Amino acid sequence: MNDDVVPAATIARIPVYLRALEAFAERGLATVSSAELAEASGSQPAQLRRDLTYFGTFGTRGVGYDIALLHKSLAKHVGATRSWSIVLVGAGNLGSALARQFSHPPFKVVAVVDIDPVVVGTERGGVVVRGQAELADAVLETGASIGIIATPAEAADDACRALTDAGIAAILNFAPTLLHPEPGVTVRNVDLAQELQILAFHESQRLAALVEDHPVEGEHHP
Amino acid sequence: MNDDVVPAATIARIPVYLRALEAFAERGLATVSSAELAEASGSQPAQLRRDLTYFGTFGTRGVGYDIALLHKSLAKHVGATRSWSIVLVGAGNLGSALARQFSHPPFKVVAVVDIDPVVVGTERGGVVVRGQAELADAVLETGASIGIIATPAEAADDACRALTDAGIAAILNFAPTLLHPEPGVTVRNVDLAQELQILAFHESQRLAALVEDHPVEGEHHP
DNA sequence: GCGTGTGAACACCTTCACAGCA
DNA sequence: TGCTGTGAAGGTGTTCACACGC
Repeated sequence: MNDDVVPAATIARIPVYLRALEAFAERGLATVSSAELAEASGSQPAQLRRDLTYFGTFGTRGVGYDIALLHKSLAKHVGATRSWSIVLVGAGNLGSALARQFSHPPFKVVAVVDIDPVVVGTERGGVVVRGQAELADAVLETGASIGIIATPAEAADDACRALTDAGIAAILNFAPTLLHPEPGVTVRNVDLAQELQILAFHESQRLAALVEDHPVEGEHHP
Repeated sequence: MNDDVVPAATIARIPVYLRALEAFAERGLATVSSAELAEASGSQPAQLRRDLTYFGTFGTRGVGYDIALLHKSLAKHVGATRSWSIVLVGAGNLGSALARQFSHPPFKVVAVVDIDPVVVGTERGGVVVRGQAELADAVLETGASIGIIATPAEAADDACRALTDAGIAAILNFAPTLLHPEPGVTVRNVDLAQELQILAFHESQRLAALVEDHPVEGEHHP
């Protein structure tokens, strides 16, 4: 039916383009070519141009893109023109850091909940931690629409259910476990152990290749 | 040349399989089918079987996989049998949380450095923070082979260079900026603002779809 | 002339579907 | 019979290369 579905890979790159556009704008420039913008985004010119076609046509042939216009258009298509309120579940090490560090526009952590009565009432990034039972109330009061799970793995699926019950349909999960979201709920997983494991794999490969280039005396690979 | 190159997408799933296998082992089971393991990993049976073929053949037709054997084999192929020491650059909110929370086997944060003299000498997850100038020394002394960048964006590319100079070739970057690694250095980016932006996109889409299903009185989309 | 927009080719990854083996 | 291992098919995302318009 819909042929104009934006590929997930494209969506993931838009925030990077937006950031690069902001950097160009700060330098006082008015236009960029796809080559320049791709360079600054770690992408390829053809890739960038293709990505943009999913949202419309923004450039001028022989010239490039109007930085301000392109930024505005992309931001609009991607939902970056409004601000987004976030509820955070889990006020441990990671949760606290997230609350303090990731409240930049257009995002704002407006509520933090935790099950541990000891941390309830303490403050994280300017927000007072509430009990987990008050999650639904907190969402209602603050109008949050994005949830972050920063609990231990065992508690994460409960947190996911609680967020869903509270009306949240977009969840960022930091717990290293498989969530079981209701249909219609978007979950993105950030799995640090997994990332480290991937790096470890590459490092293993690199070390193995080194050994092959400089084999131990007498050894030989036929 | 090499036809046995493991797809990046496969590598990213192996840590998840390993975790699922550990959960099965804890439940005292001896074998799993591809269907069960895929289910527990949020994958598909055919996907899982295909992934395994890149490393060898492990299963018994009509039966499934020996859990212990498969875990051991995968762990070996992926570099999870040895332990990995990590240097962390940046002892701010996020860096501190990472040092405290992500020192689980086979990974261990063995050194933390920061440019801020005020935090040098303080402790993070059992490790004393050192000055950034001592990075190379710290790497040498501890034998670290993975680096984590948890600095502000402006300082990230310098941190990348410093890590590379210190002999680190595998870097996990949390700073929202494009690094310029030397050839041969593997960088993985974890970009929280980007993740939130992607969620915001999906949430925008969902809200737009809701409006379309329950249009405002009198409105009509031809 | 220059850089965009895009059909077509390509590479990569996933899924199907079934032969083959315990 | 039951489940793996895998050719073949299908789908998705990327890159090429060039026509088009400023």
